[in-house]
Amino acid sequence: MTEDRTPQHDEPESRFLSGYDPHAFAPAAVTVDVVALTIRPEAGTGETGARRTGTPHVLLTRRAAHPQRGRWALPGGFVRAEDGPDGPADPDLPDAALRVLSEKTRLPTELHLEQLGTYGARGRDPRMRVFSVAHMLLAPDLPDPHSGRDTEEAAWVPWSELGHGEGSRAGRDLAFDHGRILADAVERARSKLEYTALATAFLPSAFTITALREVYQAVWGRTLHAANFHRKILATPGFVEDTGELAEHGGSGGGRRARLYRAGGAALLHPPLLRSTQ
Amino acid sequence: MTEDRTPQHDEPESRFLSGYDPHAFAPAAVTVDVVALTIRPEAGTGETGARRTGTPHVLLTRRAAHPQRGRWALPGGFVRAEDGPDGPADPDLPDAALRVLSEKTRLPTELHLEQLGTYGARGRDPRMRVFSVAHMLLAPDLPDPHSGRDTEEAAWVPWSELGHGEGSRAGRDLAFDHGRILADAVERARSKLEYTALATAFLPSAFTITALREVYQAVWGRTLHAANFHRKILATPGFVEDTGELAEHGGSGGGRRARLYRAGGAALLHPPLLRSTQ
DNA sequence: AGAGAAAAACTCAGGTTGAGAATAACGAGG
DNA sequence: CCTCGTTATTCTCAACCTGAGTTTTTCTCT
Repeated sequence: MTEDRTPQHDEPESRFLSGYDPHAFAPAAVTVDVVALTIRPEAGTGETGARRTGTPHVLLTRRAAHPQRGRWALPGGFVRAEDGPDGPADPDLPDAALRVLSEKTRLPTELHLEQLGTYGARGRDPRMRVFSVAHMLLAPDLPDPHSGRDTEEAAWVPWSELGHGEGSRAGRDLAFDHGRILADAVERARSKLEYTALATAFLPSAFTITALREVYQAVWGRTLHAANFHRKILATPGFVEDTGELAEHGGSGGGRRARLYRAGGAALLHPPLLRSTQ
Repeated sequence: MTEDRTPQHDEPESRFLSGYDPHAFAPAAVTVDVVALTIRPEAGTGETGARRTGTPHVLLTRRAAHPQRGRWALPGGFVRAEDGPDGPADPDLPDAALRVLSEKTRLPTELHLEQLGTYGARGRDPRMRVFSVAHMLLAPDLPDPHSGRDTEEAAWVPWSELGHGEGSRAGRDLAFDHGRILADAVERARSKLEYTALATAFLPSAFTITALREVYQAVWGRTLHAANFHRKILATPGFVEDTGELAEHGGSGGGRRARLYRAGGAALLHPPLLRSTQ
């Protein structure tokens, strides 16, 4: 299509490519790491009867192999650049992220996966230069994970047990620079809830406004005024659309049955739903 | 620090590392590409006298080597994973981005550099699997570029000559998937102007409110109400701070001299400065 | 039927926004 | 010096949005 722009030099591109040796470059590895976030009832809090509103959890694995054996880490693995003995190449980075995650837990049909960023500082992995493409995955209440190859243990860990970001509340410290990656993911999720309809990714296909508010409350870690939230959601075009149905049952204590909504078409919220500054 | 967590297995980590062969992995290359954005007077528009408000430009280079020889592309290059004959290793990805860019143009002391994302679909480069970490750089009025190795030509190209994103306004089509990367960068810049104080990255250390408004207008491609913009900027805590000085001269036609401001400490704008929906 | 609970609707004061008008400060030309 | 065109800055006001609290509706349980 742009043949006319090619300069009239000697060597055609096809001949150049056949003489190319990919191994001439310094070795560098590309991995994917996945910050899988879901909202599930806090483990251990065995309240019976009372409403379980759920808290955000992240999927962590304990490394069974060197380096950093025994430490908690994000699920991840090497990207398959070409077809090889381990299996076919990953067509793109999201495919690689879903592949490494599917070794740890069963993936739902509806999920949100986005790239967070790439971490490639020298020395972050002692083996060699490793460039790690971090992803963030959001999904409704995922089941308990199973261990995989190279993994001793895998578990959903509540955010409250981690020292993510501000303050030096030590928490579990993660292998490599995974603590930083996790902190970046949490901040990204919190921020995207303001400007996008991302919160619905934590919920099943039909949900109530209250459930949506509880997602915001869980991720932001603060309570919201229920009536104002309700008004705002319904006033934001394309955020949710009415299914016409009602929720099954309001729990043990009775109460009006909530209307069920599904995610609307809008990806961006106009105007945004800001965390108030107070 | 987490010695107590290390499982009591046989092999110590140090011995594991000494037997590690980095070349055992399939070859994959990591490159950086830079979307360098600046605001400069539209070339060719030789209006004398009238105010030149400037339009956004991106730095493009024409490839002198295979593959895709002769096509326009973003400036970029391979990341130096380890020390080698070409020079020392890049300590981190931003260093690599600045290095490849400095081969094309003189870098200012004040600039904003952030990572956009990594593009790694199979087949995007015919030589081998290439993972390209794209960066976005914003800087005030950069000088004309100079050609470098592997580059036939380098130029600041106005956005108006490119078919970035919506519509099929063909424009110059770029090598590899650089058209998509550029479109992503433009959308990122537009969006970040709403929620962050990023617009000041396009301006010198002291600037007027009008100059700041012209940045918004240039990037968003729409005019803004000057009085309301002024009120909003001054009402947003930490966006700008008064220098106490006045601008030199209002141009040819006279007019009140504008007050000069510098960038304030705030990175995020609360509340944001939204593109209105009309 | 009545109490309690949860959802949804209503009220209202205060703040923010969009649009336009008014005022202030400047250069140029009579 | 005085006036005009120009640009910056401030003012006004109606419409809208937001936070906080109250009321109404519709459930379950007793």
